Amino acid sequence: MGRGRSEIKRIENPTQRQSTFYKRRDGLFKKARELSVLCDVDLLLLLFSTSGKLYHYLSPTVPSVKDMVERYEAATHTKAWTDIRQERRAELEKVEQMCDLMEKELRFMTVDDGEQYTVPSLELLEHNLEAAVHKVRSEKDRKIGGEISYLENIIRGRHEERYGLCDQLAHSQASNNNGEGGSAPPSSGLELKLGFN
Amino acid sequence: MGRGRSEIKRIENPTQRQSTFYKRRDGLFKKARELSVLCDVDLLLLLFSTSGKLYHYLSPTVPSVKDMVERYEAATHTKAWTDIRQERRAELEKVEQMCDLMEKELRFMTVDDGEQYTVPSLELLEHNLEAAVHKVRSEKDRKIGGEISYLENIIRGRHEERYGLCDQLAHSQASNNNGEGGSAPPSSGLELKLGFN
DNA sequence: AACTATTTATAAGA
DNA sequence: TTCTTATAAATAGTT
Repeated sequence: MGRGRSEIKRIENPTQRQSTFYKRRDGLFKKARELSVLCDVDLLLLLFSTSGKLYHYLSPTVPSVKDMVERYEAATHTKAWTDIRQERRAELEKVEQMCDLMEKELRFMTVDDGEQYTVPSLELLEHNLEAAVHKVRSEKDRKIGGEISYLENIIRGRHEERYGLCDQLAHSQASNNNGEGGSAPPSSGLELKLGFN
Repeated sequence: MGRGRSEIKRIENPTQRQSTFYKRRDGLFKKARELSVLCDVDLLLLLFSTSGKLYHYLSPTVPSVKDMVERYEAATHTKAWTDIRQERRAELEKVEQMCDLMEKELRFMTVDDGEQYTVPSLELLEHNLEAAVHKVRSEKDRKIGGEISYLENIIRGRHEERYGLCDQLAHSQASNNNGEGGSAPPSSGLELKLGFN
């Protein structure tokens, strides 16, 4: 329609393209509207011009664009959307269940006043807590033991340093006194210690 | 176009409606295609016939229907979709954080071997556990105490029943012995008990 | 935006 | 559905 022309390819002249866009856009929307009314059809027409402007038409029988798209998803079993939503919900439920469980366990361990315990469960709890106390005590002892031996090591090291120095001192004094180059026999810390007491 | 006619309203004759649907549907899709090519436009056309059959056209420049719809959501700030997705993610993260926290606390309470404790934290843990043991013990005692008094009540009740019967028995024996109708003074369980000892 | 020569779409009929 | 054809509608090029 129109004078001449018929080839369908991108119009390079921007002015002409814009003009054609207005005319054909209006025509397309008019036809979409007509089809949806005449033939009782659910229809969505969504378009963005080159400049990014949005135009859309939705037949009056359809409540929302989202609704239309969901029907499309369902029809093309491109369910990704719904699937992901369901997966998320399942995940959330699982995590919530775990949370509830842990919370309960935690309340049990911390002897929440709100909880109602039976005597046997109290006895079990008492037993567990005593075991825990025991475990904690031995761990503490082990740790403290470790720290003590660490400190002992340090102290021993310092002593040896000190005795080493005393040894050197004794040596040099001996050298000064008799001018001999003979080496003194190696002496233990204990001997030196006794020597200096 | 066509011979006569021009009114745009639902075609009631189903045969005619169907025929018109075919023709106009093809025309609409053709025009949509032409517009998208001629004017370099991103376009989505989605329609369901009365019978529920899906037809759609998406301009070749657009990767997917979803993509198009997301652009629509963004443009119309009908963000509900993205919003909900974000809210879900935030919710999930919060729950996961809580889980981590509770898990840690639980591991601490149960004295997990994998955990590394410092001596002060072990002392705190020891203290907490001892407090918990104490709490459990008193709760157990309270419960047991309650059960004991419950049982005592039952026992007392049984005694009273028994003594009541004894009382009646004594009474009827007395009546049989002296034939008097005078009422006996009310007696306590203790007196009766002593009397029968 | 408006005009108009033409092309295109399509209603009715087959 | 599909084709044909008369005719209504859309629109390219122009102003």
